[in-house]
Amino acid sequence: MAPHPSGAPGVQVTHELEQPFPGASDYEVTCAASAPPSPTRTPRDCAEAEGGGCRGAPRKLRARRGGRSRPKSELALSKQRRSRRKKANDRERNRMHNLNSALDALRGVLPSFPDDAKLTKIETLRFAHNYIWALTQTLRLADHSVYGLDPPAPPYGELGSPDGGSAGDWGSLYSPVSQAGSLSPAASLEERSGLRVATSPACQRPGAPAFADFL
DNA sequence: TAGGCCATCTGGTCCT
DNA sequence: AGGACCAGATGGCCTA
Repeated sequence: MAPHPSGAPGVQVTHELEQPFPGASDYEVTCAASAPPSPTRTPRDCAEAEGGGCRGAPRKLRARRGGRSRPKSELALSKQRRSRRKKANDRERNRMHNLNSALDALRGVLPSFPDDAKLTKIETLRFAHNYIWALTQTLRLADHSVYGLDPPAPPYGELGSPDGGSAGDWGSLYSPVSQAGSLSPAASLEERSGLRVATSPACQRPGAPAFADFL
């Protein structure tokens, strides 16, 4: 797919590439060090506390600060707004470029699909999800065969499928996600191209079915 | 032509 | 004040 590999017309790609991992820029580091990812963001409890804020900023102080600012003409305000918007757009564009670089890095470590188009974003994420799950199962099975004993019941969420299912043998190695049908990138690829998914050597072990067989 | 995917813009919200 | 993040809107490109 990839209608326009380098983006829409007029797009200047300014993000830094050629890094070991594109996500390792200062940008991401600072992001990781600061706020937790959005899912844990607090709901907008304070939305109604506009202006005064809910983090202890004294209203008096804010009012005083506000009063100190110099009144600006409509023209100057409009100019400033435009300038701010433009800068915000640049940042947003750069942010999305970084996100895409990280996605590309993720594509790079996933088994490749010869002759087929680049995975879409959603396919990449879903494939990575299933791939990690499958690798986990492989490790588990390897342990199983080496020690020849039943592994202890895994703690919740450790060895079961990412979606909560549990799998104990190859017969059950189909990720529930894959079984659901619509979420398997391999399946979608086969649908798209009729290709049988190629399997990376690193994904196989002697006597074990190829990942493609259960992805 | 419809639908999918994508890049970009934009305004809102939260955080520093 | 300004940056980061997010989600909705919009328009372009491509394919079936």
